[in-house]
Amino acid sequence: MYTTKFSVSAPRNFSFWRTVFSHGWCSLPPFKVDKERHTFERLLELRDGTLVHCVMRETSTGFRVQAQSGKPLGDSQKKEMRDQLRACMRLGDDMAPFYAEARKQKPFRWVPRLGAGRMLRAPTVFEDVVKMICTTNCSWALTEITVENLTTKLGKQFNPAVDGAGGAEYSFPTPTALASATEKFLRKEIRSGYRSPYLLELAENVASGKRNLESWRTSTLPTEELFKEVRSVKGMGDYAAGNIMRLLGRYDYLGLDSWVRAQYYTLHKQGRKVGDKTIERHYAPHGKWKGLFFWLDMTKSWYNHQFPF
DNA sequence: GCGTCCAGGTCTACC
DNA sequence: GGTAGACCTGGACGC
Repeated sequence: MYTTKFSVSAPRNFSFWRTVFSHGWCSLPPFKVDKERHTFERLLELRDGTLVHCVMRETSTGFRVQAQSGKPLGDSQKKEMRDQLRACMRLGDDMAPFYAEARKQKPFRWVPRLGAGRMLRAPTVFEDVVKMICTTNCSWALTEITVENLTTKLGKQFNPAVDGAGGAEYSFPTPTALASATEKFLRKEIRSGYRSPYLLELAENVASGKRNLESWRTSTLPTEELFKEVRSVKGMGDYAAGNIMRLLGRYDYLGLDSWVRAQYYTLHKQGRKVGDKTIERHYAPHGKWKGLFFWLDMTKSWYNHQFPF
């Protein structure tokens, strides 16, 4: 096993742990938080298929990475590994305009002060979309089971030395790997139920080049058109597409689900139910940032106690 | 241990 | 454009 160590510097307004805990993604493999060691881990798969297990630790200027691989890494592989981690942690996102808006509004002045607002994402849009479909119409516990099954049964195993003796890590399946599964396998082994044909169709379209999800992160399409494209993936309704938009850096949609609706009723209506249009109206003044203001408003309590551990 | 009911978004058919 | 019903699973609950 070969070890590579390097540091990643981040903008001054970056908060390592607030990015990691920005939403549920950090607890879905191949991401992993080790609360005892205070590390954030991720098994990356590089374009050439090389697996690299990265352990990240917060530093005063960003984070430090200790990466393990089966073979020594070349310069281009090291660059790709760094680029993937930067993409996950949203280091390329310019948060200054959003923070300037947040500073103008008293209820949101805590956001720039704490460095909140960067939302963790996967190295690929494909992984984000597959995981998002796995969150639809089910409990979080089932999402965790489904994603765990996807990695252990269709991903690649890292650390062959232990070979099933515990401690092995698995990568997230590539589009080709997922496309090679049958619907029956997905239903029975992955437990993805009626979502199985949606996942298969998506994987087949990406693997064949019919759909290029990765272009969404750099797309110049107007937000409304990009949303329509995201929404055109079978299994992606308003909730799922709205949340994917946030991971693409577009914050015009709220991505409402039952949990955030309940949060809104509690925080703003004394528990009284209201329609989605009322919620939309509440955040409309925030313009193109409304989806991010909304999410931070709903999750503010996460930041109230000592953070992160 | 077994059966029943419910919650959770999206799709499709229908009005 | 709006709505009802089906889709599938895990968990809660009653027996």
